[in-house]
Amino acid sequence: MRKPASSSAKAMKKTTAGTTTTKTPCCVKIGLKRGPWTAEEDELLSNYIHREGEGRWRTLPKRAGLLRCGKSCRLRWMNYLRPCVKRGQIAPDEEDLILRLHRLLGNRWSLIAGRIPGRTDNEIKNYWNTHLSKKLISQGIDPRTHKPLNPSSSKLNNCIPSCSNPNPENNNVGDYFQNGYVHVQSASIDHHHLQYQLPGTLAVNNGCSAGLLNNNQEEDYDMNCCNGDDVFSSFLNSLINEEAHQNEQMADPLVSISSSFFGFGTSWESPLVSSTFSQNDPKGVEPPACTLPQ
DNA sequence: AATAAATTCAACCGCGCTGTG
DNA sequence: CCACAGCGCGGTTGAATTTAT
Repeated sequence: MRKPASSSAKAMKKTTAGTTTTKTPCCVKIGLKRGPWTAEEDELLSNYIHREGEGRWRTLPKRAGLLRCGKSCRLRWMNYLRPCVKRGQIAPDEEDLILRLHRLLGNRWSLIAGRIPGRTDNEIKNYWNTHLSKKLISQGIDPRTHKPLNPSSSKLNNCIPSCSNPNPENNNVGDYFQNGYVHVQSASIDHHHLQYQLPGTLAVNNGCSAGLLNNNQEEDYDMNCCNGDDVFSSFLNSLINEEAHQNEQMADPLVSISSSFFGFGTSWESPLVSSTFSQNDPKGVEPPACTLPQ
């Protein structure tokens, strides 16, 4: 919890061009409440969003009768109040999925969260920082690179994730997969042949496992990262290549990483409308907002 | 029982991106 | 092309809680 403080936000910010722009009252926050939300505030926000829907966060607090900034409202809704937010312990299968997704995506918490129904980016980020990074370190694995901390030791050396980002310093999925397009709607792999099944399963229908497999398996992390990921890597490549072939006319090297190979068949995902993913436009792969009663 | 240290996680902050006029 | 508004993301903070001494 942050200490509720008087107005501290900057009234100005630098733009990408280096100029300054005057910030809106939303960010000035003069007289706005901070810190933990009360039940009354939660109710006000929930009721309003159920009535009017999400969005227009900047003006939402005023319309909803809240003395909060729009950012704060959005955060509270996204991380806590949304009906589809799953609370409670992260299950072992979810944990395994987070590990695998992190290995592929790095600290792209929103992307990772988008593939784990009911979990928020904040929750996953916290879980990673408080549990998983320590767990990996205790196993001799660098949580940033997913490679052994001591390269000269351990069988881990032979088990560097084959599908890990070849450049771990660059968590840029777009670069990582820049040679291919993956476009779900036109992918030749049938929706029914590729299912992402919670808990943590990405399976190909021919019986060949594809990386995000049986999360109930009790093998150590290093065991998980070998065979399964080779298959997974191959699968990804085939998907990408196939799709690249089909979409040669496309102009931008955009990919839909998570929606393409993690998002199939989840009840979480609505039909994938535009699966085009830009590294700078994660909206393309975000799961749909929770359905609210009209 | 009291206190200190460690851990957890909700919330905040700053930055960068996109859309619009 | 530029300025601005709005939004979303990742990193960080620090109060609350738990565990250790």
